[in-house]
Amino acid sequence: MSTSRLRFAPAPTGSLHIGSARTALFNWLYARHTGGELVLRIEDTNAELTRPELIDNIYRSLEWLQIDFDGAPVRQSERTDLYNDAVEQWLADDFAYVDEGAVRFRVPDRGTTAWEDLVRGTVVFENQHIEDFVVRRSDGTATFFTANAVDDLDLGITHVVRGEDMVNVTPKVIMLRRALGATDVPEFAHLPLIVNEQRKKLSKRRDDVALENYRDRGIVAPAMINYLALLGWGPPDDIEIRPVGEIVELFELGDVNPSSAMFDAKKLDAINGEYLRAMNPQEFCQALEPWIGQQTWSDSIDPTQLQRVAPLIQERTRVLSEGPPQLDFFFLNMPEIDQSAWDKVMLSDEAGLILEAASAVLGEINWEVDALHDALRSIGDTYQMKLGKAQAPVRIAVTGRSVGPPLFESMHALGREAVLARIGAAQEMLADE
RNA sequence: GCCCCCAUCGUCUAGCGGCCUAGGACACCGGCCUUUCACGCCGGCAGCACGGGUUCGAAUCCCGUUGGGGGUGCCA
Repeated sequence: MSTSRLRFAPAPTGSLHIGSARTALFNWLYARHTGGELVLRIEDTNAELTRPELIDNIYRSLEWLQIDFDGAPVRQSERTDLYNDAVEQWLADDFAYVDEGAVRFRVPDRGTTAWEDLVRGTVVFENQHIEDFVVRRSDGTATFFTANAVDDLDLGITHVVRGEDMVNVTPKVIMLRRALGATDVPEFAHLPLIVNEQRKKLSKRRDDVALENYRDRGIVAPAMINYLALLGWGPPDDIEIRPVGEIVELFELGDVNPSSAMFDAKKLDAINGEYLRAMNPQEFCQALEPWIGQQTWSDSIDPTQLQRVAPLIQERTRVLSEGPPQLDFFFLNMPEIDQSAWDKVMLSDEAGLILEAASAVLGEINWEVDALHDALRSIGDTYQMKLGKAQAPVRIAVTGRSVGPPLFESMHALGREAVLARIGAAQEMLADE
């Protein structure tokens, strides 16, 4: 039985592009789905692209996504002899000729070059529209076309899965491959482009295309994988959020949609939120740690306290970078007051009365969530306020904001002393106004 | 200009000739729940670009129009 062999072939031009990541993913999905192999091929035929740090970045990003490869990576910069041999062979067989020092492939004037694309169906190019293209530069180095055709043949690649922006190179590499004596052609699958709101190809200049930026914002890898899989492909049963193993099982190149797909950061965030919520509390806390560690108040963190309060924000967090601002008041000596929230809530007549009542009763009660709940409710009752309104001044005093994790749980975690101190401070601020 | 590709709700998609008065998800808008926000639940808005065919029957097949995109380097 012939098994599939695919390759992901990025040019190391910086951080991994979101579109490249999707290409890598689809290659990986199909390789794993078919029980075949996936090789990583670094397309560094251009001297500037051989810098190690650029390549490291690709490795790191792919590792983060948990896209794994079979065998060692192939570096095109190390295979120049192969390309030279091919060029010499084309020259010898009169498939190519020297032009101002460069070598060009002789494209026939007549006939067509076509292939059956797994995503797009039949694609046909008339040879007369294809120019004689350079296969070896005048400096002696092989071009992309040469390296591409030689390596796909030499590495026994059975399926070429790449972006639609590569469609026009396909007839060229097919001609090159045939000129090398190959009678077969790999399967081609040209994936739809990922586009921005203006329906233009995601570009490094205008758009947020670096995979690492998403990681740094607090997108977790499984969510990224899941979202990327949904760009150009959809499960037949309409269940979008599912483990990558199931996606591997369901994935088929033939099911890939040929039309371009807009990158929707909101949907990515929504999916990420689902993944965050699905974590157990320890996992969530652990995922949060790198973001917490960057805060100015990270030195004053008590790990036990963090473990206790992190679950309070778990279902309120879509991306991990949203975590720290929701938790800072637990670890600061005094909360940072949101001025507009303060003005909205504290300028009413009742606010001072509620704080006064709270500071009195909170010194007496059992320090339990239920008791805190009851205390605030009865304070509200005496002023004929619903709990939602009655808790607002206390929330501002204790957390500095009008929104946040559940108040009574937060107060409980904070402790009586800190809570009373904050209420006291708020009363003083009110008095000063 | 030339070449290639694409066309289902705002967005991502399901649909591969009858199951479609087109399903799901995100977003948006209501409501419920409720200590804020969120989560959750319920409901709503909204789409087969247009015109011709083919067929008993078309979102699904064919042709054209329109619109959009990609490519046109001795970059990859």
